Amino acid sequence: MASMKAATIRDVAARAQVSVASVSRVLTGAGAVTEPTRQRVLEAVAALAYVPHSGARSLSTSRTDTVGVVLPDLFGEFFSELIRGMDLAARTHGLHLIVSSSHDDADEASAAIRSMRGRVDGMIVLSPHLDAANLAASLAGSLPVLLMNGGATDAGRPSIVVDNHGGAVAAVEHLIAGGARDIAHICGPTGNLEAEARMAGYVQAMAAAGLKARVVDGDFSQSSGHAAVRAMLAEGSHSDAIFAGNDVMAVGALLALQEAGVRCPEDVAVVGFDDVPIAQLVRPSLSTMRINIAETGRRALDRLVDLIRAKDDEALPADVACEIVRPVLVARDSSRANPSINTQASDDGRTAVKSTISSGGHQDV
Amino acid sequence: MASMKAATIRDVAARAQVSVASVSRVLTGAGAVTEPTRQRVLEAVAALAYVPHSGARSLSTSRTDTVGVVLPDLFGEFFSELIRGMDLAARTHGLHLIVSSSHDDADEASAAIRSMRGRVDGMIVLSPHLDAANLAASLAGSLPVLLMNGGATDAGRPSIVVDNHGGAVAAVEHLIAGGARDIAHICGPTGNLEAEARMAGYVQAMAAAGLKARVVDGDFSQSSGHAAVRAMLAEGSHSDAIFAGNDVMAVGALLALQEAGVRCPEDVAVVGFDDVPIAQLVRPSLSTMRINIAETGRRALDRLVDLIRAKDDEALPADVACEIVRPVLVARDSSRANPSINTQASDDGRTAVKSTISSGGHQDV
DNA sequence: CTAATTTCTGTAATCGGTTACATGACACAC
DNA sequence: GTGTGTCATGTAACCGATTACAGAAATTAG
Repeated sequence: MASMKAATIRDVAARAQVSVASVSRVLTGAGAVTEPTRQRVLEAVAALAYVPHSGARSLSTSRTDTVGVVLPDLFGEFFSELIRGMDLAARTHGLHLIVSSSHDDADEASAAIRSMRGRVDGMIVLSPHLDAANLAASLAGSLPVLLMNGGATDAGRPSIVVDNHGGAVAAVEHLIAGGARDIAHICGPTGNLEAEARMAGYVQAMAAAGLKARVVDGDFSQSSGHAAVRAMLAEGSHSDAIFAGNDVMAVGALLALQEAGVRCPEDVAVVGFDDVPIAQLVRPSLSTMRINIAETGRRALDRLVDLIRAKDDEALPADVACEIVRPVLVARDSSRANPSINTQASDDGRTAVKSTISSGGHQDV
Repeated sequence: MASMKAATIRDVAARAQVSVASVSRVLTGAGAVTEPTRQRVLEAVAALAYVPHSGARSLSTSRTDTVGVVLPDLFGEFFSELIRGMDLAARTHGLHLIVSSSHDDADEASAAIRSMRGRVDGMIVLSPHLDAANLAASLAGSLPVLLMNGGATDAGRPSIVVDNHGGAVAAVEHLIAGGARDIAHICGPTGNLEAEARMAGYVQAMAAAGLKARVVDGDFSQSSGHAAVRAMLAEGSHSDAIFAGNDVMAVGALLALQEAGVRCPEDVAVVGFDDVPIAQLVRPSLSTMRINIAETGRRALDRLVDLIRAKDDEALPADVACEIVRPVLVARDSSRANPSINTQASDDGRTAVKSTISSGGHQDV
């Protein structure tokens, strides 16, 4: 019982008194088999607890039924929602998901990509750090890859990007519509493409409205948002609104305002980006730009599957488009002109507005 | 350029003017090779962009260098931290991680386990729903498996469990030490082993203190925590403290108290469980029981690697112990006798108390 | 210079599936 | 009975790595 070798397809064939070809036909569903044969095979499979050797199968079919996902160091909720969406889609396609996470620089991400090559049929790469050149070098020539490197539109490569630029514009326009004129921006870390796109959107929207832009440094952490507001107040800020590069910094900003006795939204309105779960739990609840993350992940995997099929079939339709996910404004109390006195707490947010996904064209960054 | 077949080890051998054996020796690092040979091989590998076929390798070595993780439908931060820890550990061992998430019932989890068998060297299974019988049926006989099915101590199988029972006891004792006497518990969904262990701990601690237990139904969602408190207040509760089965419900409870004008912690103290990031952002900041999730994930993977080694070496030390992770109390304002007027907002929590991991013995559920 | 080692290299078997092709069985029509 | 077509099945050749073993080359000893 201890060291019984695992059963092979030949063992199954022997027990079922058929050839290996018949066993394979039953198991893969390809090719005709009579009912009695099928039964005998299934009985033998069950009796021997036979599991096909995936390596052997992959060797003869030259497919792995596995896709890889390379991720940077992401905030909790974003990460889990994304994987959830991808995993669900993968399951419906009968695929497995290899994940490699927490790559906080380009070299690590490259290494992860290289070590995945050869064991996956395709890859999804999220990498705010990796530029096109670096990436191309790491990628296997013919391996289908879907990029989600928010910000840099790498022409010619299939990708899905969040419209950070457009989202930032919408956030600023929302603040302006609410009466704000002196709007400051707490930006994300330099070098992060998403952060830069959001800042660019802010700058453009301010310029378009004829307003003066003011950018305060941040790094996407809560404490940096807190510090940014403290610094602003210390130097006698007259801002009547703040657009933070992400929700986490926005929450830090809210707390700093609260500590300083500045009312939100009456004195200073605040808008974040991402719609993390905390956004609806803080008081005042935080206005933000929402992305339907799970849906985006699902969509990414579906597109990758299409790319893999396109490669297999040698038929041409390799969809090389850069698809754009547009964030939607979720207006809550932190930017409301007349905040409701008492917000209900049962806003679980699961059923709210979905982010739209539109296809074609390139991002207007 | 379009449909160039991927290079094989024979192509490399031909180009480098050596045998496949030498190429293999260079690439695997096993066996002696002269420097000139090594150089020629490496040059050929680079020139052909050769990547070893993992299936073929797995076929001859009968190892996949991959481990699987089966997960239920988890809350965001927990999920991502756990994967982060496991992924980091996997990388140091040169292993890849296949994840399958969002299994919200036993059948789905079983299916996931079966579909993973044969493509991994070992598995980590988190499954609050799967009982021992179901699990054993789904598991390959000789595949190393590490369980993290919080609550059910499946004797004889290597596992890591969170001491939910002990954590609940500690939480209640903390509330009692703060002066509370009428402590209510908002429990998690029935059938969830973790929820049940926490409730059992609450009941035992109350009994030990000679206090009367009161349990209100919840389901781990924020709105259920909110509803529970509203129900309590509606029927004229006299509770001076609430122990919630998790942080998310505790936050719902906090908001409900706030809406009703009940002060926390002055009138009612609140303690949660998990220490999700929100816990330190709500006001009052939430006292809770913390588990170092990433560390636990890392530890789980390390133990799995040991199990795989033990199986390979045929040497005996198969570590079958049930390791226990003890949550640590994080006392914040929601349960402080004299809450500080102004809490600093820069408590990022990354550097706080680590949860202890102690080994051996069984959980005293 | 020959013999004994040691070190490197190559040949070919092997891992466990899939599948093209050949074979055999059977039915039906004439 | 023979011919023809269909359908189920088996045989054996792959897929691309690793590695036991044998043989060649280089080193050292005597």
